[in-house]
Amino acid sequence: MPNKVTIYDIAEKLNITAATVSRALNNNAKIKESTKELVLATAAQMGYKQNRLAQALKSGRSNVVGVIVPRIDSNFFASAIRGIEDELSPQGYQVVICQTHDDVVKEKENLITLLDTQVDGIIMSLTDVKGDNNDSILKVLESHVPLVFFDRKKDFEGVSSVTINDFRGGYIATKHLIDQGCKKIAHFSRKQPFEIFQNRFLGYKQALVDHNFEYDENYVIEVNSDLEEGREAVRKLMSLAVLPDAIFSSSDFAALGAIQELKERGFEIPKDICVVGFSNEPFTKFMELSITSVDQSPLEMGKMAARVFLEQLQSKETIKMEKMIVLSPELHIRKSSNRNLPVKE
Amino acid sequence: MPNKVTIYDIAEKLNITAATVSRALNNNAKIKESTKELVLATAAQMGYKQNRLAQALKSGRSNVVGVIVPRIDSNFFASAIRGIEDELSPQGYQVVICQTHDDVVKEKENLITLLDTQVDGIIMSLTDVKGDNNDSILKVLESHVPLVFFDRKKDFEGVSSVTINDFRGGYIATKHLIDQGCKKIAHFSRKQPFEIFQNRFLGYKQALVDHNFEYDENYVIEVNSDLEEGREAVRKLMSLAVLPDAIFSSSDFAALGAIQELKERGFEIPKDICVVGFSNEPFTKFMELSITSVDQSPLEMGKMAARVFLEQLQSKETIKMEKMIVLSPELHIRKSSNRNLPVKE
DNA sequence: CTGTTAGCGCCTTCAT
DNA sequence: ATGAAGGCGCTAACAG
Repeated sequence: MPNKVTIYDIAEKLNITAATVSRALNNNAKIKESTKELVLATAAQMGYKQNRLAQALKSGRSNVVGVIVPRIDSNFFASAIRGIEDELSPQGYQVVICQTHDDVVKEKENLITLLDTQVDGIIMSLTDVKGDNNDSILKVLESHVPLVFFDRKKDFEGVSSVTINDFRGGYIATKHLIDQGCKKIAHFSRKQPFEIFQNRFLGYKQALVDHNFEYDENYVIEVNSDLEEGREAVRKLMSLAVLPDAIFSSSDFAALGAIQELKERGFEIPKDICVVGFSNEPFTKFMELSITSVDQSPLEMGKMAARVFLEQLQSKETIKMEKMIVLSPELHIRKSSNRNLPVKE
Repeated sequence: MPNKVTIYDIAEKLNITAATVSRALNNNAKIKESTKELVLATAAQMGYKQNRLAQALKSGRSNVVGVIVPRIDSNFFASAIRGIEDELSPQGYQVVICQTHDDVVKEKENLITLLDTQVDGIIMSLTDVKGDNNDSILKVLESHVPLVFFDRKKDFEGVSSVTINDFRGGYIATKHLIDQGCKKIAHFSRKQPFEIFQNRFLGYKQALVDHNFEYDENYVIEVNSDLEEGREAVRKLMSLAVLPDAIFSSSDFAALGAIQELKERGFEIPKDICVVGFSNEPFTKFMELSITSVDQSPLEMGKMAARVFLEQLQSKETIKMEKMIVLSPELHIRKSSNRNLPVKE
């Protein structure tokens, strides 16, 4: 049984009323400076700790914000969460993290649990793309619990979001490959049809068009974000009449799988084929053959999402409105696509 | 304002008392089966949600368990957390995750925040090793909040822990290198003097002794868990009269840094030097030159820690006792130390 | 400036 | 089997 001391205890000791103690502690109302100090002093001395549960019950606000992500063991989500915490902790919010492990059912459970726990808000990156959990999302909105999406979003009335400009990400990655002299650029898109992946694809396509490249859908392959899918995608590409000389992958992991498969098949990278990934996961940098990748500035993304949440909390306006924050992606050029490097070995 | 419906609302609708509703909901006391069903039905129909805050205030239990780890973006901690959640969520516990980012001050803050939030327990892997936060830890114990350590632990009376047998981990890694024919085995220990790192070192030493190898402290270098420190350590080794032909690193990241540095210096791995890491981070497996590493079964570790916590909760015994759970490590042999593989290239 | 009162939503004796 | 009443700890209105 933690903290036995309540405001009543300290009130009794001081022969005043609990209300006064409360006021002193919150230094809210007009209080005689002397009693306030007295209260503060004895409170400290008695080892008083505010009972946040009681306060939450009274105020109706739990000071807890829920974050739902597919997983935490990727640099992207871990960093985004850190950004959220950096912004929210100083405001006295406790952040609880839920993982869906890419399971739509788990996502629904997370949403319900968070609502049950009476969180003050939810910041999430979606797992469900088909709309199976739309009812749960709507339940959140009905409950007037502020909701903010980051990265993997979907459009709902009144729900703000923070993303990067994925279109531009796709564009600059592709443009870079063109600049490297690549003639036939393949693209690994993602199986989950989220806006963000679609936008990367559109950026890729636009870059091709802008540079008078022919777009050929046979060079676009859908993958999940893991090594094996990248390998599998390469195998598919191998069956084409004209082999690609570049791959822009929407996933760093698939890019890595592709590189492994290509090497095993005797291709030299970047000489024969250039590869670019997406997310700038740490391993892209520290591989022997470092991998070019598009950075999503996850830390900033988390911070922005948290700020949008806080703003939403402030504005008591009943006006429904969405705020779309779009950050700029940045291409980190590394060995896997850099043909201008002096060949060492 | 979430869930408007309270037990009073449903009581009113049914012309019964809130107490009865409460009983029905908890199907606790003796209730006429018919009224119970009636209550349950209307509750569901009215969209009643239990107010966990109120219940927590009343019962004094928040159903929240705090987890404190150095960081979440490593596979080890992410998996351990998953293990904890897998075990605790079904029991109705909400898990809140706190990161220290290897900052002792942050760790203290986390502890205090968790106590303030009245968590029902804390499961943690320590950041502080010098004892700067001992007072906070003791505060947790005084509050009778169950505390369980995993991996990075320290001995406190009444605090249970879950670790792997790090001694054995160090032993089998070293033994493996000896079996590969290595004659001079260096060891990267960790700068933070936690038991677990000490034990790995002792396992290393014991393996040397058991096989009549000479132990030389010049071949033991202390590092932090990052690439640069691994590189730096290699540079130090290079100044020794007799170069080592094997490295057993207590960190996968330092092992990787070492490999990079060695390669740049023209060493062939594993021909010239064998390298073994610790933790079995995913990247060790998917590097072009895959890295041998000791697996810590983090998922199991998390599950065990959670179970120990639950047990501790059950046993109302006032008897102070520590439970030490020690799991077995497993060596995953890969290219970086496997000289028996057919040379491909 | 401080005391009084009441209630957040739930549970739990004590009656009946 | 159910109703009545009080309290978990805190805060906010309304006095005074």
